[in-house]
Amino acid sequence: MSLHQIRYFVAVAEEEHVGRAAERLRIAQPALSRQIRNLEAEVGTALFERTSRGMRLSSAGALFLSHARAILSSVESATAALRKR
Amino acid sequence: MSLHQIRYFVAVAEEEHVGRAAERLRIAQPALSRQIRNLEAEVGTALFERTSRGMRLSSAGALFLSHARAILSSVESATAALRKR
DNA sequence: GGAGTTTACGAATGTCGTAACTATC
DNA sequence: GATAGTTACGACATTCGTAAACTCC
Repeated sequence: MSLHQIRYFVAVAEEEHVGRAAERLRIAQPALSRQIRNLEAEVGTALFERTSRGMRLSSAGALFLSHARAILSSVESATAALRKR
Repeated sequence: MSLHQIRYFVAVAEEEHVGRAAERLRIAQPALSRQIRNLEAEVGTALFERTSRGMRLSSAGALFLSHARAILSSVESATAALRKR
């Protein structure tokens, strides 16, 4: 699990759409799709339900989302602390 | 900045010695040394002072260490939350 | 000269993008 | 047939380990 994957996950969770999330992240759709799959494989749980119109968070995904945001926020505060000294 | 780098940083900070930290992390010394350098380059500050007997945290490094631990702890709690459901 | 860290360089791994495929409506 | 996600595959980048070099006692 990498910070990249966590950022990717949050983007997809927010957009509920791999295509739009990929556009926002400036990477290609398949790369993003793979990273999400890899993340799900690693945690051993589906984080999204695939619908015909996009991706919806599963209950595990919803649980993970709050943790993911906490992680990214910790990283933010770490870099901010170093920047501001 | 990656989670790997953060874990590497914490190990070196705790051991105050790249060689021992590398052994603990099961990677080679040079790989670890490079990652620490890369991390320092990315944050734009020296996190360690190089002494003749090893590495000692700089003041920026000490500041970063607490943040680094917080990040890793967030990751731990995220994976634990998924594992326990 | 010994202990420790860093640089050089080739090998292995991972990630990306384009193109093609699958599925659902 | 249009929209959305996934798989295949070759290219690019990153990371690793071994070996050699540098530095400070």
